[in-house]
Amino acid sequence: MVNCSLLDDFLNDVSRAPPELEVVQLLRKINHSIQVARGQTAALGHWADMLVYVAAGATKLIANASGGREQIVAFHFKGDLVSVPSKARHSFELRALVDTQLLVFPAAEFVAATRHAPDLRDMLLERSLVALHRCRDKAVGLGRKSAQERLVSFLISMAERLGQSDNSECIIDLPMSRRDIGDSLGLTIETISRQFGELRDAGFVVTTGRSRVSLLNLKQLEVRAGHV
Amino acid sequence: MVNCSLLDDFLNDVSRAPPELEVVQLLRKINHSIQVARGQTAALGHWADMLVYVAAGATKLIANASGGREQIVAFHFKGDLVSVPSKARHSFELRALVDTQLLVFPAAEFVAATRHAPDLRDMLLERSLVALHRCRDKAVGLGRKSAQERLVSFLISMAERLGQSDNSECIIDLPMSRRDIGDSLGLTIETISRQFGELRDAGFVVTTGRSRVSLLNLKQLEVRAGHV
DNA sequence: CGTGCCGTTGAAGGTTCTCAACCGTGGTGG
DNA sequence: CCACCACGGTTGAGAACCTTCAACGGCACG
Repeated sequence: MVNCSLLDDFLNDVSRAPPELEVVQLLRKINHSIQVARGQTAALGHWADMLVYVAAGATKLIANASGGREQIVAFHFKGDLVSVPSKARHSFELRALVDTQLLVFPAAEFVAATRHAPDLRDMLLERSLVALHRCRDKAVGLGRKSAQERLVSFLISMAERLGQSDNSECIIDLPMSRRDIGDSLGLTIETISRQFGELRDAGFVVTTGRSRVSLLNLKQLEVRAGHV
Repeated sequence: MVNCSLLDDFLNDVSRAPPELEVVQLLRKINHSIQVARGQTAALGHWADMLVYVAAGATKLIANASGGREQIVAFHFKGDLVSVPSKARHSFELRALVDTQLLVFPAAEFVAATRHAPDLRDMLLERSLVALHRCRDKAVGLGRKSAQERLVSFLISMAERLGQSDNSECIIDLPMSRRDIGDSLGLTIETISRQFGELRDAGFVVTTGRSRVSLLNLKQLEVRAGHV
């Protein structure tokens, strides 16, 4: 059964020691996996908070404000765990950047099931805190930084998460469009494009095609990002 | 011993059933309480992530970007639990809005100590997720909302957390200055002041002295806040 | 080879910031 | 009791940065 092997993969990935059989059986009952095509919103249902594991692919977590404005709250890649709230000040949806495989748990039941599985609880807490810290960094950028600083911050962050570092140079294949970057940084696509242009002219990055970006001078970029 | 009673208060507040004696003794070893005067930064040390319980008073969590820019990431009031990272893209400090009593734990040791205290773990996880959801809402505001929407969002949020609802009217005594509000919303004090003016002229709020704000029309304010 | 989407570039406009002056309140000391 | 001072808040004018609107370019796909 496909479901089972996905759950096993999940447990293998997030937990050192495999949890007790009882816990695994509980998780087997409450999880379900879904395949989401590029650009589609994952049908998670809005009746409860969900915990979603990105088994393969990449996603964006979108918050909808009034007037059709969309703010991307976070990007997630293979191996990430996403907490998707159902009831909040803004409505959230999880959309796939590429064809994506998700493993979905109702959050409350996941927490209940892992009540006596300390390793899984540790993992969940740790990842929640990582998400919190990332979100705080994002808030700093959105609140206090210029367009260029935001873009550089974003690129450095993506480089850390999915870049291939070739000593001084770092190559990233961005799975998201300029619009996504703009929606994540609180800017328009035009501004993103112009800032890419300036960074190119200044010799800090090279862009190849639509998705490939090379960061040439990470040291100096850190400064341009306004990181302390 | 003052320390002990504070820890007891903390445990009483955050956990239904009191945890096992063994856990309490561990927590007693690793916690320490500090008094922070209005406007002062809590001396938490920067060697490790900290978990801070606000036993009395109110605080702001500040992120420092380059160039002396400060972004307030969150406000916390009596009974709140704050996660203060030591190593992050931006340096953080916790400053008291009024004279404040804090209970401080090194985060890693707190997590270790509560490994087999599910109630405390539940509490910690739940509060971390609340902080994450609040931070996401903040990110939406910072990224996609006008000055007025941000201020209204802020006021509604404060009303929920420390307002006294007198049926249709809601009175808030804000413990923070206009500068703090600005630093929280990614705006300047002047903009905050002007937006308060507009809300006053439009008949949505009444301001009394420096700190008191009355929200008159919560229904319509929700709309003005751009929530969903 | 056409079509459509995504990205780039340019010019005009708007919201917020910056700089500056002023006001009101609360606290202090004469 | 009042004058004074310091601080926080208010108000105004001009500038800056980003957005909006518009046209164009180019790569991928049918």
